[in-house]
Amino acid sequence: MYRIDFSDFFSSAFSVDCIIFGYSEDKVKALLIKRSVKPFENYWAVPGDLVYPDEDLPQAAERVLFELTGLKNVEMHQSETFGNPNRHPEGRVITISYFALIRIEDFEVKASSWAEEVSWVPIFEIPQLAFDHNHILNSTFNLLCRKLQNDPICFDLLPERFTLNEFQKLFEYAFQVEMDKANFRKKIKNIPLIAHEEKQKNVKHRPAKLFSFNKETFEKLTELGDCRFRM
Amino acid sequence: MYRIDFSDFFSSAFSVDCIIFGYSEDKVKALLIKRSVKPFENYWAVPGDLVYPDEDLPQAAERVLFELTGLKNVEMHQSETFGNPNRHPEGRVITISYFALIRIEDFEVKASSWAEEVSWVPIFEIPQLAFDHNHILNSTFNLLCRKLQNDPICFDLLPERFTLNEFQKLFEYAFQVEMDKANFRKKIKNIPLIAHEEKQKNVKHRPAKLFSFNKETFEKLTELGDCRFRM
DNA sequence: CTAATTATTGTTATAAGTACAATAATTAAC
DNA sequence: GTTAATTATTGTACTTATAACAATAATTAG
Repeated sequence: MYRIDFSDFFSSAFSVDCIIFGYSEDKVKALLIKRSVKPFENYWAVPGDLVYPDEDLPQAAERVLFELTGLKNVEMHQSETFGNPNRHPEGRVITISYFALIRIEDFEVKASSWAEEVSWVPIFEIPQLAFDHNHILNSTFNLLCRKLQNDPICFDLLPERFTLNEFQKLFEYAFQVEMDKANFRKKIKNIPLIAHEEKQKNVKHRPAKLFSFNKETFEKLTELGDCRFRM
Repeated sequence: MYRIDFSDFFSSAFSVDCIIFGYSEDKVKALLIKRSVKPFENYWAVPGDLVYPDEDLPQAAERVLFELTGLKNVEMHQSETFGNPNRHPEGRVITISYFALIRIEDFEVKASSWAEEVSWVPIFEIPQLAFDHNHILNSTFNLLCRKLQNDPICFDLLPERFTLNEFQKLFEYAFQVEMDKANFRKKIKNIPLIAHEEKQKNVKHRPAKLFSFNKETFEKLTELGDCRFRM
């Protein structure tokens, strides 16, 4: 076992990377930025940056996301930490990834600071990214899929009012499977939804009814053990 | 937005904390060490220490665990990262927690380095720990419980050969519920188990048959989509 | 041999999952 | 308007799973 001076330990940096997921046009997408700085200049990347030495991690994630994309008031969740000693060319930087699920249509995104462009890219069409960001993004998408199965977070991606078909297609895209419409409806019949009078517009066939998730009722039922989200 | 010199970012340290879970006497336990060094001298803590600046995280977790407890060849999984700026009195130290599930009876643990004692403590009887280790341990136990419901990791805690009752009691303890024996057996009937001729010994009643988990078959069935672990 | 104890299997009723068929409400073309 | 095309929604029959509880089986201790 080799010896090291105690102060030598305090020579590392860390960063946060923010994986923002959205859902539109029947596809799950991630928000990417184009880097205008070295290293990996002109590469697409997940929004992320170094954390100040006295800054808490969740605050850093919020700040960095806002500085690069203009997004704010987004609920972030911690994902994985990546610490390969060679992952950053400038020194030892470990990165903590955070993710969020948002309704794309409810937010404006706008490149700023050293982000030259921002773009929503479908999760199965991601190009080569800077650093180990492909690995980070894949790993976080896997986490998202696991969560989609066990928690009602799908409603953070869907519009506030959605058709049952949009609901179903989100799962079909995430898990790359096809599902039976009738059986999907039976499967979700215990999830409390509010049925609205309003109907889908601008479709050239029978319009579907719009629903929204009844979060309050869901949480009450969950506490009583009468409802559990499982897909 | 305040400015900061780039090199100022490289002034932090990080550590790994290893939460080792075991199961014996119908209780889920965590491996703790007693600190013989400052800060938090004489407090019980989760085994953990600083990571060398050029060391990879999984290797660091392995090394630290071995140095403090003598445990090795244990499969570790990353859990959460804790980065509150004030969590460590000596400076900014963020810690990445790892966890492992082991069969207590298959390993010897022995305090060494600055660990004065090691002990297996039932998860519902944890004393006040050093740093934010109570928080880290609770949070990781919650993660364990979530995983117990969705992955066949219970078999990493159970002895290689177990009775169906030991199997059931693990879940009863983790979730603090009581389950019906007959229904438990029906629930697990799709999990491939090997039934042995051997029976439980030294009990003063009808001895139970011993089973072991058929991992190979389980993985084949999982790939085909014919089996999914859900408790 | 008998009581005590726990293991294991069965029974019944209700709910959930699966594959597929039937019906309903729109728009677009005529 | 009438009708075909399209998708939404509901229904049917069969198989599995869940839940509460009852019955039977294999041990040990006396």
